Amino acid sequence: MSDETILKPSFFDRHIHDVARDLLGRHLVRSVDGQITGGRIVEVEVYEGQNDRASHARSGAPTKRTAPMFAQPGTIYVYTIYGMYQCLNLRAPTPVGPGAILIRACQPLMARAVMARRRGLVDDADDYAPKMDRKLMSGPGKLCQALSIDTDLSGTMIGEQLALEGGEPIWRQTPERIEATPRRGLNRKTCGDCVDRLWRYVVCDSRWLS
DNA sequence: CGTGTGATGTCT
DNA sequence: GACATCACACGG
Repeated sequence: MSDETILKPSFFDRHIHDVARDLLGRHLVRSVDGQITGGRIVEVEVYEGQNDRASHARSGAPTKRTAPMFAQPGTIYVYTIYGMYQCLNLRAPTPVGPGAILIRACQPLMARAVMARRRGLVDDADDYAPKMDRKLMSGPGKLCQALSIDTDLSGTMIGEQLALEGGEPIWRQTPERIEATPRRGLNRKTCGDCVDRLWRYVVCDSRWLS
């Protein structure tokens, strides 16, 4: 039985900035051994290719790590940052070819106690308390920890172990709440004028941002 | 509340 | 050496 609300890879087969905005409000759902966790996407960033000095694909050629940024739309790209955290990206096409959308923050929705335990906020899921919610998915590294997303997912296709399933996109509810801002964590010395591009999209009044 | 620092895989 | 990060320590 296929669920019509699960987005297919073809969802990603259009201009990357349209995809990025369309992701806001949708539900990111992770399934591990029957355990479902997930949340509502509230913050994303676009990374392109040769035209974007902040992008892992800036050289224009794939490496073993970055190959998913050059692959079929809907491919998952997970990389390790600072040696200890993972970041989740979803492949979408750009005018220069390679590109991906970094998922930066979600509103926790499903199995929050399980996510709190994965985040190391509690030893036992029974000790979960709602006040922990803001610490579960308010950043790209935190979100991957909460969802048990590791680099072994990189290169696989969206849809089974990790899916976009349900949730109402913000553009269909209150499009004025979509705000474009500069991307976070970049510096002008290495990225140049790229730091000024408004390629971070957020649900502007969300309390779940990074 | 803010600022500073240490942890450390992958690519240049 | 830089980095698309995070948690913790410390000072106000």
